[in-house]
Amino acid sequence: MAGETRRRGADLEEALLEAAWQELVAVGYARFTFEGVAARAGTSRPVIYRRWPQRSDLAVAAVRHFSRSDLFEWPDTGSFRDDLVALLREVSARRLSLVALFSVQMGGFFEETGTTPGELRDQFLAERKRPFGFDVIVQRAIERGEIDPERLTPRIAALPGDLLRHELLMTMKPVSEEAIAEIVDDIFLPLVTKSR
Amino acid sequence: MAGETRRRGADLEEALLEAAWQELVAVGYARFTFEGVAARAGTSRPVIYRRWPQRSDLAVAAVRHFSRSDLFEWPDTGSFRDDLVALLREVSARRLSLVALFSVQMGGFFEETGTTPGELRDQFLAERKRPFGFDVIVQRAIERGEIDPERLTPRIAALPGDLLRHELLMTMKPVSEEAIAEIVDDIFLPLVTKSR
DNA sequence: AGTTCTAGATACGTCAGCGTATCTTATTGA
DNA sequence: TCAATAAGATACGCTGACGTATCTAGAACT
Repeated sequence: MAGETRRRGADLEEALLEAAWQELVAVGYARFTFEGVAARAGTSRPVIYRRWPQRSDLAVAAVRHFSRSDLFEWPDTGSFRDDLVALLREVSARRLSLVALFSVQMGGFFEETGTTPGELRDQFLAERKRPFGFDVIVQRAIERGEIDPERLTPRIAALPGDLLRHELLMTMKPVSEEAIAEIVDDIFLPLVTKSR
Repeated sequence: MAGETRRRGADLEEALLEAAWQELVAVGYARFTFEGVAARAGTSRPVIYRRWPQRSDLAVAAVRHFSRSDLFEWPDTGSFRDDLVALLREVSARRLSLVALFSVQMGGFFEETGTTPGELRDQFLAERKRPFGFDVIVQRAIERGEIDPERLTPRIAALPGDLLRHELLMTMKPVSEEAIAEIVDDIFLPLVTKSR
């Protein structure tokens, strides 16, 4: 911090959480260290220990931080199918976040520290139910009469997100346009559209 | 090994791989160490180094070992639906294997060592296409006229396994009977049965 | 200006895990 | 029986990361 103004309070904490998140995305939870986060944040370890005495505490806080800040515009193409494809494409582009999130989940599972699961699990599962913006484009499609709301059970509603997430986790690569089209056209839409 | 007969050659290697696999299941790849495996196998580290100089080599070999040995009888209930439910139930019961497998995949992703992916990915993806025995019960169902083979695209065929796997990875818990029934009855069967 | 708080830097000690070297000894094959 | 091989045991040194203590100095408040 030679020559730089020292950060304090909320500003510092925000910078620490952002650095922690970026470290998670870069190295995963397995290799997530106080050293690494401190270096990334341009601070010293005791500064971090003061706030988060355990590594898992810091990781969980970083996830929460990410959740609060990861917002984006959802699509509005005029067609449910195209909205959904665009949405899935967007989620796919953010796969690094999913992988990082998931690495924390796995860390919690194997560590059995009981410090990670609980609310992280809840947060994870909440995010899993719907990709961001899904409810909005579903509502539009219902109003346009494109899909049958009676067919939209929780599990079917979760289907596009689930399949995309699965694909991302299995391949660790962006999901191809072809795969997205299959998920939407061959599986999801046949189950929820009225034309059947 | 005080008082025990020393293992040699293939016997020793088998025991090492079994210990390595069990260590993977117990602690995941993140905490997978030569020390841990050596202790579990009742041997010393140099014995392991001689065969697998890198930790990732040992993990990959353990996965291969597991794949060769993890076989089970597949169900034959007389009905495709019930066969499939039983199969998914079986896979769910073996979720620890999936989690261990996946922890190696994630390790490979973040380490970018280039030593893990390649064939491990291929093996992982191959297993992901079909749970064991899926082809057999599908063939029976086709012969019984229960499903329409024309509808069985690769992605739809992969659907039950994908959704089950996703569920397992998201919750880290056995998949409930209710969830299995939803996957089969509400999603998969409507897509592949002739009655629609 | 003086005081308080704490950010940032650094040092120290500990430990787990690795990699390597060395030695003893059991097993197998000639 | 002897020789070769390598399993098993142990010791040593190194590194990364952690946890803690201490100190300096910047920022905010009075």
